[in-house]
Amino acid sequence: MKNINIKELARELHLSVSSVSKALHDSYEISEKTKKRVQKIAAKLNYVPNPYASSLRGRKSKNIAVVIPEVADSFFSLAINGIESVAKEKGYHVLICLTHEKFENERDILKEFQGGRVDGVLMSVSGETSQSGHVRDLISGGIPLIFFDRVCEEVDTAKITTDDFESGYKATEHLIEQGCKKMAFLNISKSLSISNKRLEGYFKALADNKLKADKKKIILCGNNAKQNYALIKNLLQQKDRPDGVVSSVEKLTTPLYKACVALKLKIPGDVKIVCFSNLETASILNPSLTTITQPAFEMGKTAATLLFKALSKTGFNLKNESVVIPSALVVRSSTT
Amino acid sequence: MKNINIKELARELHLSVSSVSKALHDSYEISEKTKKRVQKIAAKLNYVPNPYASSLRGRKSKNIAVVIPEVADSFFSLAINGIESVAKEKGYHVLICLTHEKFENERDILKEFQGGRVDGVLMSVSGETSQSGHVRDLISGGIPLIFFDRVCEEVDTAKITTDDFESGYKATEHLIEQGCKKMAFLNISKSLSISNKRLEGYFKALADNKLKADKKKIILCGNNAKQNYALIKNLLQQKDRPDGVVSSVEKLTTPLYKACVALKLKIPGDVKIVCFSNLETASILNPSLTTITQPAFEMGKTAATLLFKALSKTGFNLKNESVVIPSALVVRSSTT
DNA sequence: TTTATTTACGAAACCGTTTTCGCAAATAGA
DNA sequence: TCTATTTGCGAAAACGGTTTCGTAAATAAA
Repeated sequence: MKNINIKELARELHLSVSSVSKALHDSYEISEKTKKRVQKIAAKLNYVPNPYASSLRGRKSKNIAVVIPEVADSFFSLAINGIESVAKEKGYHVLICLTHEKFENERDILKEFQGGRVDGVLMSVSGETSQSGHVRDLISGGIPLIFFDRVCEEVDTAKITTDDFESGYKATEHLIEQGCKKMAFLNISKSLSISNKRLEGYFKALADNKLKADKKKIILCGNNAKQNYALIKNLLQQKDRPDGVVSSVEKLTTPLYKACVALKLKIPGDVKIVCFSNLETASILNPSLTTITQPAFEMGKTAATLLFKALSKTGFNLKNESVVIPSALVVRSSTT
Repeated sequence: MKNINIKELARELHLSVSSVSKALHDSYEISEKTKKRVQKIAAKLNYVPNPYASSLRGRKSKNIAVVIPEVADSFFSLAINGIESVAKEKGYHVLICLTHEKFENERDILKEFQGGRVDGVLMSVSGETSQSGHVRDLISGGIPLIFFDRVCEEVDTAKITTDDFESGYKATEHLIEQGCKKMAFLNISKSLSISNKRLEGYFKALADNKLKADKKKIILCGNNAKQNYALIKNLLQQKDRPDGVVSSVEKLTTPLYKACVALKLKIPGDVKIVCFSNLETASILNPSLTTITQPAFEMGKTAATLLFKALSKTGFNLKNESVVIPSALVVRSSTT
């Protein structure tokens, strides 16, 4: 099954290269009879056009990029599914680029895109990202970029987010309703908009319920699993131990539960827990986990749909197209 | 930040296009002084080469593909991390293509690759795949393909697998050691090599322990979550109810646990459970889950490393390079 | 019948690189 | 000083498509 190119195909058909190309693109300039003949032989000889030649000439790649911190995370893998479902329908390919939460990686990836590798970008910024020059450079170079979930506030483009402030509020309020007085908040970034908004929601819920915030109960975790575990364990060993924990990210669920087990703290008896999480296993954890569940698939789908709108309509202004899709508080046994 | 091409860059430098290209590739034909000058101005003007032009001219894409059924699965997302870690080091991009367990998608994806989109492929076949013509066509077209985890036995190329037969055996033997007599096996494909091997291991363990196999306890699940749940529930309602279950795939864990809860069956009292799974949350499930944990990251890394070997050494024969990396039985509360 | 238009196709330019080859100028060797 | 070699660079071809434009033949209009 050798690979054939359009020139060889044309020779086989006793046609010019241009006619073959036009026939394969169903051009009106080619007779129906010839089209049929071309399609038949092309299929028979297993002709597959070289995408790089097409991209080069057409100045578009039929690729979009998804730039995310991690793929081993329920939210992102579900979002990818949402994005892919749209891309497939449009005949586009999805290039998944991982930053591993490093700003440097993110910058390098976007920089590469300036060469034209992709026609558009969907991105959730890394935990380290606090500037946005790299994003603006890309956009001003003519490549549309849409944020989903983790955004750069200051970049003027469409942002598909969920109601982080409200969710942080709801999660905290729920703990308060369940009798908690001293709640901790697990964070992963000082700069991330979602972190800050969730934290603001947490503070607001405290204030609205006349509870004092305690700096020592705001824990900044990172990318090192061991360190995170130690930080959480430390938190739970404070003499003024928290009676409730809001985890603002999924990946802290396991260390949090493990720390409780290690310290023989009962959930929800000693500590009540609510996590921002899309884990399918939330309902079968020990105990089942109360979550803020984000509309991951839908956010991906919405972001992708918008991006394709921007790609098809020249002059489409992404600046006024932000969407907020609400998350849901799913109450389970870790808080009741 | 407009995008500049090499021609404009050359004009800016008062050099020819070819000299600029050579300078940027550190060619010996260009003086050190000129190289420095070119690099400086290239950086200043934000020149990023067009990858499609390079790929076209160089007849290689610097892309590899990962073809997998799903991304929302711990095994695959960890394997992607392994693959990506190698690819990044080699300066390659990873195109992730999802088959959603459909043979048709898989065929279409591989077909496209014949156009030269990628230089090599790492693949885990779909649950529907029972033929391999599409794979052979690609390989005979000169694109190296390596299987990982889910392989086509009959295709003569490298296969990075884990010890599925032994793992199936170990899982079943473990249940027997824990006192089970009537164990069920949850399957997802009739054709998948991993499924068959795991099932064979299960049968062998039964036979070695003089236990009779029961066809009604081999359940074939599919892609529909609702149906899977119904099938499992049904299994657990048989009058000759199983006292142990081996799930050959991760995604059946949640429905299995839920079915037990719904039917008020105690794990491990009434039913002992062991799952093939890489779930991080296995240890905090209710009860914690005994797993066969696969070396997902390592398998991805090994597969990718081998692929790059094949890409760099022409004539490198992948046929004799298969690797088997053992999985581990991790005993937890669902069986003890 | 003559002219205008449509139909069906081919030649060639073009997309942005890389690479081969050729050739002056500079340097080295005799 | 004269020839041989090296150095540093430019022109042009090539990669494999798509698209513009030109044109002969067929058909339609007058």
